[in-house]
Amino acid sequence: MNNVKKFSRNKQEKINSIYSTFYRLLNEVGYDRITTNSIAEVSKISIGTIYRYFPNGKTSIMKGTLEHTSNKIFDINDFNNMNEDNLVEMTKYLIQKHLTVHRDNYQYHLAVNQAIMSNKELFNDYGYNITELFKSIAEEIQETNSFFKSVPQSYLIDILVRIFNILEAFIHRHLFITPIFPTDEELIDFLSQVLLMIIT
Amino acid sequence: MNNVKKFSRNKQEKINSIYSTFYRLLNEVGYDRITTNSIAEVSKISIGTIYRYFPNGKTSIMKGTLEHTSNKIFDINDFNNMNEDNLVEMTKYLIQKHLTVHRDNYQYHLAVNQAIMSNKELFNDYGYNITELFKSIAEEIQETNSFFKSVPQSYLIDILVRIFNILEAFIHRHLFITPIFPTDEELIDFLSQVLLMIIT
Amino acid sequence: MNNVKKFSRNKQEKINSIYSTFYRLLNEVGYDRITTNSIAEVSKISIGTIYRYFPNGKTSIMKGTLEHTSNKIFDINDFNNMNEDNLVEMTKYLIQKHLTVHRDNYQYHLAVNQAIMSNKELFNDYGYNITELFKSIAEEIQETNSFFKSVPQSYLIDILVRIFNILEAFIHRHLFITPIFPTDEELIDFLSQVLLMIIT
Amino acid sequence: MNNVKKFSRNKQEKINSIYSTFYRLLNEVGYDRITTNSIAEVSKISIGTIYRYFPNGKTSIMKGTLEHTSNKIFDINDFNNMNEDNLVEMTKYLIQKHLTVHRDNYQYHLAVNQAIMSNKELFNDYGYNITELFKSIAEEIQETNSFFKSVPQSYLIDILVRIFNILEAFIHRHLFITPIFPTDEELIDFLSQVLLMIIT
DNA sequence: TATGAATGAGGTTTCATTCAT
DNA sequence: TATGAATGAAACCTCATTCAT
Repeated sequence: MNNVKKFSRNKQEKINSIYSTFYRLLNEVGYDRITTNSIAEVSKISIGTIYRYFPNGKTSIMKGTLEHTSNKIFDINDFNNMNEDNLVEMTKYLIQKHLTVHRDNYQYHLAVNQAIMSNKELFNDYGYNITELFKSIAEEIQETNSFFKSVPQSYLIDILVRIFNILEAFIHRHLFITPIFPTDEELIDFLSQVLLMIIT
Repeated sequence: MNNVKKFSRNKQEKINSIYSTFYRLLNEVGYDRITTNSIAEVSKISIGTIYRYFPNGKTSIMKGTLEHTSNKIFDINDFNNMNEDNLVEMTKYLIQKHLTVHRDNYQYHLAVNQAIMSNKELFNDYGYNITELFKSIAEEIQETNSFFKSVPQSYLIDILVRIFNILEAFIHRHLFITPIFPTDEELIDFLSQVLLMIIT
Repeated sequence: MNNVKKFSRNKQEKINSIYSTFYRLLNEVGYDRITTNSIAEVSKISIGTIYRYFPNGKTSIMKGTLEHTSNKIFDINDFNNMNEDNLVEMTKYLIQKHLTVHRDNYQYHLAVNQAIMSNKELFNDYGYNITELFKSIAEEIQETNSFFKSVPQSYLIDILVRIFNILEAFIHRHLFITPIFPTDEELIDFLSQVLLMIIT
Repeated sequence: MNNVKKFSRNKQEKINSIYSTFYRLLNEVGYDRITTNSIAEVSKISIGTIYRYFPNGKTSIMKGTLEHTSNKIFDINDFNNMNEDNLVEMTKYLIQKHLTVHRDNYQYHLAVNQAIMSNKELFNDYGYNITELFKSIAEEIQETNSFFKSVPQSYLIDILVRIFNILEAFIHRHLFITPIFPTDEELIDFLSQVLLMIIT
């Protein structure tokens, strides 16, 4: 009766376990030092199983991780209360949150960049994944927040994607390469101006 | 003519040859696929010698390369003719040039980012190197162009560094991660607005 | 209708399906690249089932295949019309057919050789299988063709086996190792002389 | 003074040691069960060194072995005393020797066949190597034995190659697949007739 | 000081086989 | 009986680094 379910559950459990081990190792040792063997060892899942679900090892897991976790970055709730009057505050809030998320998952976000930069397949997928993500966000916020209803959906998607990319561009360099501003406040002030330039 | 000098010259020749081979291989195969052995093979310098001058192999060479070649990116001449009236044009010109240089040396600039992101030592040096570079640039352009004389040097340095970082942030994401604007024109227009925001 | 029969039929169907998948894969990818898992995948029969019927996996299947398909090589009809007057023509016809069959099933015949050469058990069985095959052929053609009635059966079997072995020896080297003659005609001419030498 | 020589000697020693270990393992465990690691282990040479000299591991070593040892099979001296009067005896002697050599190095000759049959590169090289070998043999025996002077060299080469191939074809099947004749005498008698058929 | 042969740890990946369901 | 998820030993190969010359 529950054979299928049990198989299915075990399978999904394994996959989830691989993902969470990978994520954990990302933050512990960084992308470069993760090996397929170490994932197997830490997750207590055999190498064979890992390769069954992720035929290209580390790269496949990273790829799956990108698809799985990209939607954690932006939150639909962030857009629900947005309107003309609180645009600046909300923008600053978004930037601040972005910054915090990146700091809290420093190694993960660093790894995403490293992986994309050294792997063509991931590079090609990345842009597509982002667009898909903001498509669904755009659809939803147009339904729930009248503020976004006035603009065409395709335009809204473009704007969201661009905002996301600009935030990432700045914050990645600021955190991963070299600080661009001495304080968070200055960075946020500056970025909010840039984003408002985009929006209006 | 005497032995010391001779050896000394050979030494510098070897080091330069290692650098240029490394740079060449960067653009040919990318950072990841460069091996210490391949540098030896291509440069016709033995592995032993490479390790003598660069005790940490590839990483040391990358570090040296960063110090050596960072001054190729910005050109003092670009600032010589700058004045209040041509600020917008000059800014756009600078951005366009930045974009071209990155495209022409795609693998090199990609590698710089990869290396900094995966190596703490390089990461720590990088910010310092940039500041040093723009210190010397600031000094020189304040001497040769009256347009820059009115501002305090430390402020000028800060501005230059910030401009550089913003350009790099955008262009790196645009080229190495995912395109932010559909055309160069749009990117340049946008970036010039951002930079003018900084300057004024 | 009763369970036993049903299962039994399913069993035989499964076994046949395994054989035909194996044969198909032999010609598609060659013996070396066949894996037990790939047979399962292509035949849609689970690995567990394959191991139930073929406890040593690939080797067992190859062994079974040798017993099953060896009788496809020689055809009783080929001997039915043979007589003293058409001996040369019939011999040449046989050689030509042998050559064609090997070319059409190149990978299969190659695999048979590879398997026998690397597996003692198959090696030991092979000679026995051939003798058994030609025993039954000898019996039948002595009944249906008076041309073969004059010789003792055991002698006829020996001759047939020898002819078969000589054909295989030549054609295998010619096809699998290195060409012995530049054209098929020369090979056939030569081989027909050799075979007639045996017969008479 | 002897730096070069010493390096060269060590290098050659390593290569020879790899070859002899490979040859030894061929006869001990057979081609299939040889692994690059086992060669390293037995020869006490590191895997790295093996891959330095044989970039494709096992295949490269087999390839080198084929080129190195193919000239051990036929001996120029065998042809020196050959003339019209002793043709039959000499032919039988050659066959007998061939048989003995194959029996004495059973696993090696088996492995050669296995390797050629499972590797396209070796397959392609093999024919060429044989022709080259008999080119040099033909040249030499035409100089030293007047019996061979009357025929054109290209024809002589063809005949020698063909004789070699026919011998190999028979003897390989006889030894590696299934016996074609019950006794050596019968095999030799038969083969000598076949070869004389070729020669005359 | 310069060479480059040699090393071997450590990474990736495959596949025969087992076993829980 | 049938399934196919899971295993892990064992193969492959690379490359940073050492060290004898």
